[in-house]
Amino acid sequence: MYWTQYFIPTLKENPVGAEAVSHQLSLRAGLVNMLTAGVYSYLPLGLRVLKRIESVIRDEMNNAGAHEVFLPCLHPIEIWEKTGRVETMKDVMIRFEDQRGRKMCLGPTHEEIVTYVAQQYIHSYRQLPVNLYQIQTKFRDELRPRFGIVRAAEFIMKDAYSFDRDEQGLKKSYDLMYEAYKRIFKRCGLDVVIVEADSGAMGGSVSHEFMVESPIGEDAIAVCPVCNDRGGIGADFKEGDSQCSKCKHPLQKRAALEIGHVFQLGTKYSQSLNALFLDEDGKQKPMIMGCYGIGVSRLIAAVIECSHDEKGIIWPLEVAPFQVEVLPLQASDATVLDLAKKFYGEFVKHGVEVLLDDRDESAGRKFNDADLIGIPYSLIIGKRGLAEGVIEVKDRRGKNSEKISIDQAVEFCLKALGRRT
RNA sequence: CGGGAAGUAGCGCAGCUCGGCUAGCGCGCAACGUUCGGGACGUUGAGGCCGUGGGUUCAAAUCCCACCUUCCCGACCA
Repeated sequence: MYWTQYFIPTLKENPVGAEAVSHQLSLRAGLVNMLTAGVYSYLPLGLRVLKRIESVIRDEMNNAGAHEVFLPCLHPIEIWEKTGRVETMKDVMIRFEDQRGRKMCLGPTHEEIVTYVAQQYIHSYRQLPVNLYQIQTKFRDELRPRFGIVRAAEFIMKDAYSFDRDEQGLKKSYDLMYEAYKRIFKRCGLDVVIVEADSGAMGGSVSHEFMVESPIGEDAIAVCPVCNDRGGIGADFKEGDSQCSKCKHPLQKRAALEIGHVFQLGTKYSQSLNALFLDEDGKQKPMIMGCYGIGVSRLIAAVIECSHDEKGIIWPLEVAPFQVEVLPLQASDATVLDLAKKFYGEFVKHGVEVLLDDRDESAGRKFNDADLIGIPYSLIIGKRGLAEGVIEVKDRRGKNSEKISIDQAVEFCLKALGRRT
């Protein structure tokens, strides 16, 4: 992609009202645009990141045996009445009537809908287990949306639902998701803390939250300042009182952001929606369910929270909008620009996602924008280097760049990309 | 929903206390010229119902009232 033909509206100054680092950077790097509180448009660069994260999630979900579906966000209220959640979730539901006066809502979550699907088609233990997932927009009438896309009223979630014939099956499905989640977050460059949690309004018994440490987190975890062991916090947690289980030092409380949550639901939904199957013993039983959510759009913010410096975002390679940025410092100089285009072509040929900043702007501005949008590798091409027969390769994570002879540059980058993938 | 802060050009702000505005500044934007390795410089120019509605006044960005919106803290929250 050539920058001049693309749409990357970077901002030099912090927009007023953006306090969280991820909020500031996602606005400044031109990832998202706010329509109203808690409602955001995804601009090309932000959408690219979203798609990269989605593809990591799809990859791991598919590998774990889950099947992708796409459920509606327009729900008739009746189905919510059947599970009783019109009441328990009434504050977050965005409700309205259609032209025929039918009561509807925009789906805040999808247990009811997916259970309806299962009820329609699954009738025998022979069809179990099944795990269905989707990546979909959720709507929640948040009283107080916060920190940009961290807590939005309209946001994107991956939600998976497992159906099993018995508790053992559920545990197996649950473990499968649990392990998949660990891999997903690792591939997104995140260091997650997994915490046993309340299942709250979801119902069910066992539940785990996946969290990352972040000052904007709305939850808390306990961290040992000495051995860095980390874990969940009970309601009675008192900083300093509690001891690290490993090294016995007092634990500290740190803010953490929830990015994933898995639940063993049991039969709450299958029972109320009649999702029954005939078991081997000839008896009709409700399916045993689990549900597994990841805040996909929130993940973008979480990654930025965990990976940035004073100049901008530092994308982990796997979720970066582009892998390499080619940076001709003097776009008005034909030799420089031609070489940059040649490199660009080479990367495209090798299937590397590459951005060419072909703008005729000052070097300083291009450097700053490159740091801001945080592409993992930059290929810096300037007159000065060309005089010595070299270009520079810069790793966004580091401060310095490495001089590489022109004919070895592409290979050098490919190697770097390979090493980090 | 309680408490606090803020709304003036695309973005960031000043002006408001003490009414006199034909509303400024920086960035960005357009044109031309000079520049060209960490947000260059000059000249010219475009761009505002000063959040909305009402009131006070000869006169309102400025004073008063109401409302709307956004942000922060709290409550809430798969």
